[in-house]
Amino acid sequence: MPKVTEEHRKGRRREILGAALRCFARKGFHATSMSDIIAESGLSAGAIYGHYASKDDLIRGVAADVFSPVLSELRSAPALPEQPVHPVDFATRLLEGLVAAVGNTAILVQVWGEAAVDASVRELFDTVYAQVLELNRQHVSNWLSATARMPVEAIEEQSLQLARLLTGLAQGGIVQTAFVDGFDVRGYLQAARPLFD
Amino acid sequence: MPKVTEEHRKGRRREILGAALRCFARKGFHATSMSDIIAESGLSAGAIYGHYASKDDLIRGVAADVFSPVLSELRSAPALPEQPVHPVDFATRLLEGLVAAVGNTAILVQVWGEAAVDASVRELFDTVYAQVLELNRQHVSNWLSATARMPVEAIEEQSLQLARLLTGLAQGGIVQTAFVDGFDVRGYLQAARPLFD
DNA sequence: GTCTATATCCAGATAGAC
DNA sequence: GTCTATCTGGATATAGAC
Repeated sequence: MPKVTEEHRKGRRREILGAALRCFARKGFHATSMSDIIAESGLSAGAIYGHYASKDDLIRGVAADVFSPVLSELRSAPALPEQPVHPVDFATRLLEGLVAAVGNTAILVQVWGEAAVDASVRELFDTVYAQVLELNRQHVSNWLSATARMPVEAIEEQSLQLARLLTGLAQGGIVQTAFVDGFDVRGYLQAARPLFD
Repeated sequence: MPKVTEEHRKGRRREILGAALRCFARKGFHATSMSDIIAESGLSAGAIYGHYASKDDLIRGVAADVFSPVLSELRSAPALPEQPVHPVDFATRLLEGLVAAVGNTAILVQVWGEAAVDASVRELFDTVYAQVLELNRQHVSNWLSATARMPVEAIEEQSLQLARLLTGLAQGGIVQTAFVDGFDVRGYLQAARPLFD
């Protein structure tokens, strides 16, 4: 199989996934029909089913697609002990990057809802959550190590607690970005700065 | 119309709503069929449709039902300037009360997802959000007024920012309660205490 | 108000030509 | 790979007896 074909295939899949995402974002998973997605994509039923086996398959694809920007952000944000970044700045970068990448935060909230009932979406959530929490923990730990005079065990414990807080703050930021017009993520997070100083 | 009848009617509606809620919590809105709800309720199709006009009607009913504990909590938690409560303690009470009342936080996340695409559920969300934010703001403001030496305008501004933070923290707490086994809401929020001291 | 039985429709999914 | 045309099942919702 020639190279072009393979790339075309991937492109088609992205096209279809994009159409599905727009429909889901607009009407939600249960109110969106395959016909909606077919119409939105400008393709035909056959074309869709040639790439995705079912509606559930599309939902999972979209869910994965929505989570992937988070993971990319994470990968581009290693926690370096040598150059500690203020945890709030880190979280701001992560959250702003995510919002920019996903564009539509409403779909993110919907995917959370799906994660609550679908095992495979749940797995995606768990993976991302674990990584976010761990990276937050590392950043907090690095920061406290560099700036606070505390015994190592205290830092360990504090870091985990503060990482959970930071993670929750980010999640709440996503909810408010989705539902509050003109919500200012940056200002929102800045208010948490004193926690780490 | 005699009194008993009216009460019976209400009871039946609650029964049906309870069955619907259990189904939705288990399988989600789109994977739950009316047959599922009918079976879960132990009643018949006719009985259900005698009380709720459609599946969407049930979804909205469940959404309202899920939000109502939040509102009850709010009503039972007035913000008194004379006896300021530490904002974290207030938020803890609110969140623990909510978690206890709803029982199933997974359904809450799903309702958020629905709010992202259904106007009438969205309205419910907006109402609750506005009230939570305002009550948080009042509590923070009272607390800062009593404990911090700041000019009034600074308190006003700080209060709103911190209220948004507290609200986001609560939302993140709901997400983590829904998805993290054995998540300790109380400990989670306590870590935010320094923000107000 | 509730039941059983059933109508109706449209969803998701496929077949086969090109 | 994609299209058109179509199947099939199950979903929502109703009718009419009790």
